[in-house]
Amino acid sequence: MDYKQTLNLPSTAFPMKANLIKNEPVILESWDEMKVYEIIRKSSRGRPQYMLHDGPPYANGNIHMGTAFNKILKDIIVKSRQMSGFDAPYVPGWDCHGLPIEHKVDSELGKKKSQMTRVEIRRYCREYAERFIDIQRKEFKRLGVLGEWERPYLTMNYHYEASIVREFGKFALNGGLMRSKKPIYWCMSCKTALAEAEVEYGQHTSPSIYVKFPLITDLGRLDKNLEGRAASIVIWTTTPWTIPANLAVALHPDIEYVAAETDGGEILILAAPLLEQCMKSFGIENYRSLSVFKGIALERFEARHPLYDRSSMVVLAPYVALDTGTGCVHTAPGHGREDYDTGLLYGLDAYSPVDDHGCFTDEVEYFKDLNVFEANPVVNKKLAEAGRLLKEQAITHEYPHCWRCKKPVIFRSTEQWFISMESNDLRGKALKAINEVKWIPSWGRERIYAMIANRPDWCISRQRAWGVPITVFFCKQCGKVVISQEIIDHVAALVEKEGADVWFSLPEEKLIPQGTTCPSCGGSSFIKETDILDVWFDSGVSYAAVMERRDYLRSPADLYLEGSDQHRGWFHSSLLCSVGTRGRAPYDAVLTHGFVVDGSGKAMHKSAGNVIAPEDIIKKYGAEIIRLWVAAEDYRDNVRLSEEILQRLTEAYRRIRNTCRYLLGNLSDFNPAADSVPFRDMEELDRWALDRLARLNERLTMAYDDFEFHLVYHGLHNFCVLDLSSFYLDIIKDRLYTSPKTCRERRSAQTAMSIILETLIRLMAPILSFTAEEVWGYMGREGRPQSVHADIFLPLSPDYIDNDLADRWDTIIAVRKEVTKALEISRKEKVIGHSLDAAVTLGVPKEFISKLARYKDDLRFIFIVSSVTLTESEKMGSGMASEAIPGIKVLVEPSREPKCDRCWVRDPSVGSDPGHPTVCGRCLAAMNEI
RNA sequence: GGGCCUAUAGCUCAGUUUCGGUUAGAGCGCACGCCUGAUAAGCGUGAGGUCGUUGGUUCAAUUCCAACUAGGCCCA
Repeated sequence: MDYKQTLNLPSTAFPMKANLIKNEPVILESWDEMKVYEIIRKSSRGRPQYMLHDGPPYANGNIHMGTAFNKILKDIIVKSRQMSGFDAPYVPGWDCHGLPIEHKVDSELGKKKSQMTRVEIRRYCREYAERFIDIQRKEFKRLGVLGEWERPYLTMNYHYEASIVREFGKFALNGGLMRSKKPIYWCMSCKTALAEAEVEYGQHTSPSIYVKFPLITDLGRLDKNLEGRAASIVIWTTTPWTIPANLAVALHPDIEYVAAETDGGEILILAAPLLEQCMKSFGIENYRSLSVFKGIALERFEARHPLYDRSSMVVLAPYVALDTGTGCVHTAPGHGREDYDTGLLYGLDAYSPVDDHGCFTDEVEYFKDLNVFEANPVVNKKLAEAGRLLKEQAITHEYPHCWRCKKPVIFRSTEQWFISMESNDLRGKALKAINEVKWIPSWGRERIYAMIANRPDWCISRQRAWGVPITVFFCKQCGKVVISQEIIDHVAALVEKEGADVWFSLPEEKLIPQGTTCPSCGGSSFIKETDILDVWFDSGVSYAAVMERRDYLRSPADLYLEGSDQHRGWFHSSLLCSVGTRGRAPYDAVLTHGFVVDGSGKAMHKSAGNVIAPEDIIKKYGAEIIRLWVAAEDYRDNVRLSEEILQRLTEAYRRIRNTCRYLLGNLSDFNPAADSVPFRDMEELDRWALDRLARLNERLTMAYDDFEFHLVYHGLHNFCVLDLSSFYLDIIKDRLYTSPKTCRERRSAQTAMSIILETLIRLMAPILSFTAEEVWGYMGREGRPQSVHADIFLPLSPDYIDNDLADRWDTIIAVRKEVTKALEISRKEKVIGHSLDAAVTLGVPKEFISKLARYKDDLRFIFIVSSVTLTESEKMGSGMASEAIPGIKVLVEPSREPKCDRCWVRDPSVGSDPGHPTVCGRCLAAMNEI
C-alpha cells in the first residue's frame, strides 16, 4: 500500500519560483485597479498622522540607483508607519525649473533659441520636464512605491509657482531681501551670464605680468631696520585687464614673506620660498634678504594701486599657494570668485567697471571703451610706463570658455538679489532651529550647523529663462525698487491663474496693480526685474506650497529624508526659507542616507564603468530584490551594490519566500476561525514558536520605528532560517504529516503556523511589498482588507512571551546541537544516513536529568531520530563527549527496529497489525481515525 | 587643501558605544555529507576574521585617544 496517500502533505498553488519579473507587473496592475493608495487612505482616516515630505527629484533623465534607493527607503518608512497605525500619506514631487533642463532644451533648440521669446523657451522647458516626470513616475511606480502618483506636486504647477512668489514676497517685505554686486561668468560675445555648468575649460594664452604695488604703510612696524624704506609687494597675474579693478593684495597668513633689497636699493616683498626663482626670472642677480615675516603680520597694510591714486589693502586668504607667481595675489573682488569672497570678509566693493560688451566703462581712466582682452597689452604698456611692471611673459593655461560660442569668458560683477543671513538674524535663528530638529544620524547636525554658520548671503538671482521670476519692480523715474504686499498679492494671483509665464508675457502695467505709484518719487511707470529665482528657493518652499496648502497634509513635517548631499541642498534651503518666514524648521526630524557605491566602495561613474541601472536589476532579478537591498543595507554609511550582493539577496529572498510557501502549504486545510487551538491547550513546542515570534514582532516593529531596516531584514531572514526552517518546521513535520488531520496536536501546530504567517507577512510587507501582497492573495479573503498594505502590524498577545519556557528550550536546543553533531559523525562513518535511522542514547549529568525528564518522550521528535534513551552520562561507557556542554554524552547507534513505511520511524510496534505489516502503532491509530 | 562621515570573516549585518577584561557572533556564500513526503526545495557538519594600518593611554583595547591609509558626501 502506498501510505503516502494517507499523509497530510503540504499543498498550495503558491509557486516556489517567484518569477518576479513577470509577476510584479501583475501585482502593480492589481494595485492600480483596486486603487490601493485610496484604500489605504480611507482605511486610516482619523488615525494620528505621519508626515514624510518628499524631496523632489529633478525632472531630468531616468532614475538611477540613488534615486531608486531614496524612493524605496521613503516607501518603506511610509508603509511601515502606516502599518504601525498611522495615517501616512505620501505625495511625491518633482523639481521642474532650473538650468539643467534649460540647458538640455538649449541643445535641442540650437540656433533657433536666439530668435525665440522667453515664453516660447519656457514652453519647451515645461514640455521637457513633463516628459521626464512621466518617465520617472513610471519608474518609481515600477519599484512598488505607493503614493499619490496621479496628483504629485510639481514646482512648475501654477499654484506652486504662486506659492513661490508669495514666499519670496515675505522675504522682500520683511527686509530679508537685499541687492548687491557679485561676480558671475559672463560671455561678452553672447552677452549673457553663464552658470558654472555652462563653462568649459580649454587652453588660452594670456600675457601674464609681475607688478609692483608700492607699500604705503611703513615696514618699520614690522622691523625697525626697515623704517622709512620704500618697498613694493610683487604680484603676479594672468589677467592684466583686471588690474584697474584691483582693490587688494592677498597673502597667505602662514607663509613666510621676505623683504629683499636689490642693488638699486629697492625693496621687494614676496613669498620667501619663491624669492630665488622670481629674482632670477626678473633678471635681478644681486639682492639681499633684509627681513622675513609671516603673511599675517602684513594684514591690512596699505599699498598703492600701480596706476591710480588709490590704495590697495593687504588681505589674508587661505587659497594663496606657492605653485605659481609670487605668493602675493592680485585681488579684484569684482572679477573673481575667491577675490569676491575675500572682499566680503574685508568689506571691499565688488568693483567691476566693465559693461555687457566686455568694455571698460567711462570711469576707467586710460582704458575706457576698450574691450578687456584688447586692453591687456595697453594695461601692460601703461604699467611699464608707470615703472610698475617687473616682467611680462605669455603663458598658456586652462581658462573658462563659453559652452555655446566657445570664446573665452570673463568674470564680471552684476547686481544680484540676495537673502541676507544677517538681517532679521536669519543665521542665528537658523542655527537655533537646527538644534530643535532630530538629526538621524546625529552627525547631520554638525554638518548643517557648520554650513549655516559659515555660509555667505544667499544669492537667489539667476540670469535665466526657466524659473520663477523675482517679482520686483523698479521705478522708471527714480530707479528705486518698488515692492509691496499689494503688488505681491496681485502678481501671485496672476501666476496662480496663468503660471509664471505672465511675468514675461505681460507688460509692466498689466503686472502691477492699477494706480501703483513709486513711494519715493511718485512715478507711475515701472520696469520689471528679469532675473529668476535660484531653483533651490523653489523646492525650499515646498512645505508652504504643498504641506501647508493641501488640507490632508500638515507642516512642519515629521520627516525629511534625502541623501547626505542635501545638507547643502534641500535641507538647507528649506531651513532658510522656513526660518526666514516661519521662524522654525519645516521638519521635526531629518534622516540622511549615504550614496550608492560599487562593490568595492567606489562611487558609481559612467567613466568608471561601474554603474548599475535600476532597469537592469528589474529585468534580471525584479524590483523586489532592489527593495530587499535597500532594506538590507545600513544606509547611514555608503550603500554598496554589486552582482554578488544581489546574488546573496536573491538567495535570502528565496528562503523567505519558501518559508511562506511551506506555511501556506501546511495551512491549506486549516480555517483559523474554526480550527484554532486555544493558546493554553497548545503543544509546548508550538508555544515556543509563538514566544520566538512575539519577540521577533516586538524587535522588528521597534526596528521599523527606529528606521533600522537592516535589522528587519536580518531578523526576518534569521527567523525563517534558524527558528523556523531548521528547527521548528523540521520538527513538526512529523506531527503535521502523520497525525490525523483534525487532531489537537496537528491543529495546535497549524494554529502556531497560521499566526506566524499572518505576522511575518505583515512584517515583511513594507519591504517585500510584492511578495507580501502575493501571499496575501493566497490567504482567504474574509475579514481582510483588499491589500496587506491597508492592514496593520499584528498585535500579538503578551501571553506568548514566556521566559521560563524560553529558558527550558534554550537548553533543549543546546543539547540538540550536540546530538546533531554526533549524528553527523555517525553519518560520516556510514553508520546512519537519515537521522531517523538512529537510536540515540543521551547521557546528561545527574542535575541535568530533571531538566530534560519532562521531555523524555518528546526528545525523539525534537531530535528527529527513532528513539532517545535518557540516562546519566556517568553510567555511559561509550559515546561522543560534548565540548560545548561539559558532562553531555551522545551515543548514536543504528536502530534495530523495523522502519514504519508511513512515518519512517523505526519502532518496535511496526507489524503489530497483520493488515498493515509495515506500519507502526502510532500510524495505525492515525489511519483508523481518518 | 577644509568640514562631516565610514572602515568587524568572500558578501550583508550583530557585538564592544552609559563597565575597555576569558576561545569576536549570525545568516548567506564556499567545502563535504544526508535526504528525496517544502524537491530547480529541505537538513547537518566544517573551513573562513592580525575587528583598515601605526602609535599612545591602561595591568588589559576590536572597544578610549592621535596620526596615517582607503573610501564617501559637501566645499575650495
